[in-house]
Formats: sequence, C-alpha cells, structure tokens
Amino acid sequence: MNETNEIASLDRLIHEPARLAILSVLYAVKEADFLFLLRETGLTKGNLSTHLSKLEAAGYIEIEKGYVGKLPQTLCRMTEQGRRAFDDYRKQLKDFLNNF
Amino acid sequence: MNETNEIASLDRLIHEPARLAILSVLYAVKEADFLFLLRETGLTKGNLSTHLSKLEAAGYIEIEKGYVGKLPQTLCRMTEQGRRAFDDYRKQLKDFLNNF
DNA sequence: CAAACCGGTTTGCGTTACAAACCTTATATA
DNA sequence: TATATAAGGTTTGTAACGCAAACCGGTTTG
Repeated sequence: MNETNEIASLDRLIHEPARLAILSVLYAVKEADFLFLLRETGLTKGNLSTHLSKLEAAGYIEIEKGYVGKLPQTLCRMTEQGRRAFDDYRKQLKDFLNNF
Repeated sequence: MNETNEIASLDRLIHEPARLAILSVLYAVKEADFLFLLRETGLTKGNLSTHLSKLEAAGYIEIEKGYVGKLPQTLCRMTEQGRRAFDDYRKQLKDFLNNF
C-alpha cells in the first residue's frame, strides 16, 4: 500500500555507505584488489577489511587471496547474487526517490 | 573527483531507514502526531520515540507536546533546516544512482 | 641486524537500533 | 471503591555495528 513504508525493507548490508562505495567500484570493474579499493573508497585498511568480510559472508562478493611476487594480494569480485542484490537495492532507492 | 566516493558523505542521520520513513511522512504532511507516524512508519513506539528525539536534537523536526482532551499528544513537524537537509540528501542519492 | 615498509587482520571502544519493560493518566469493569 | 485495562509515550537492556589504532607476518632498505 504505502510506498514510503517500503524504505524500511532496504537491504541494510548494502545500505551502509562504506559498503555502497565498495560495491559501486566492484560493480563497474568486476575485479579489484585490496589496495585499489582502499584508494577508491577512501576507507581505512581496518575498515575496508571488515566490510569486505561482511560482504563475503553475505555472498555478495568473492575474495581470493594470493601473491603477487612475494607480496600478499586480496582480490575481490562481485558475485551474481551480489549483482542482483545491488540492482534490487538501487531499484528500491529509485522508486523511493520517485515519491517526491 | 570520484563520484562514487561521495556516497561516504551522506547524512547518516537521514540515511537510517526508520528516520527516512519518518521524514518522508513529515515532508508531505507538514504536521503529524505520534500515533499517525506510528501507523504510517510501522515502527514500534520505543523506536519511534527515540528516532524522533534524534531528529529533534539535530534540528530537523520540531516536537510540540500538548493534550487532546485529557490525553497527551505529540505533534511533529519538519523544520526548514530539516527540509533542506532532506532535499540535499535526496539529491545526493539521485546523483549516486545516476552513475549506473 | 635493526628499522622501515607492505598488505592486511584483530582489538577496543563509543554509538546505534531495536523491542521489552515501564510510567502516568484515564477509562472501563466488578 | 478497588482494580483491571487502555492510551500515549519514555526509558532500559542488549546485541550488533562502524571506526581507527594497534598489531602481525613477511620483505626490503639502510
């Protein structure tokens, strides 16, 4: 019935600005390492690390740990599930904005 | 420079879905009492009460306590400051969505 | 071989959102 | 007249959260 009410059902995992920033990057590039995300989002390392873990736990991204030369590298990419969730989220937001 | 990065600067007081629901109602009606907001947002009483207090503390809404007959009544309306903040928030969101 | 650096993770802490419990006054019931 | 019950909110308790500082294993530099 009430459109504005549906805002309450927003996916809070995505709604968090830090995660929104991460997902925005991953949505566009399909693969990004930790340091790239760090620069792109402006988050601190600790913060980025925990947000990535949450997104992974939710099944929204995949994390692949490897090495580049002798240095560790954390590679991230969005899953199909993540892509769908992000699409849905943006649609909800768009619908919400259209009420004004 | 980076557009997606700006999502980090979203007003978190407004960004919270419960408060977003409250503000959406108040933006439209200009004056609403506690019980109306309760029905309209679907929040619990405790929750609504604390969110209203936060919005008031931020200067985004005004709260006027009075009586209707012998029953207490809490009347809420958006301030100009709140209206501007809400407008800004929506604009930021809209800009964000336009990146996709 | 110590110090600084790299790529992250974990810890500690203040803040938050939430609903249950509670409060005050008013009305209904027995 | 006691005593539930309801109305309209507020306060309390608690688990989860977001954040940056501190930390960690390994590598390179001085």
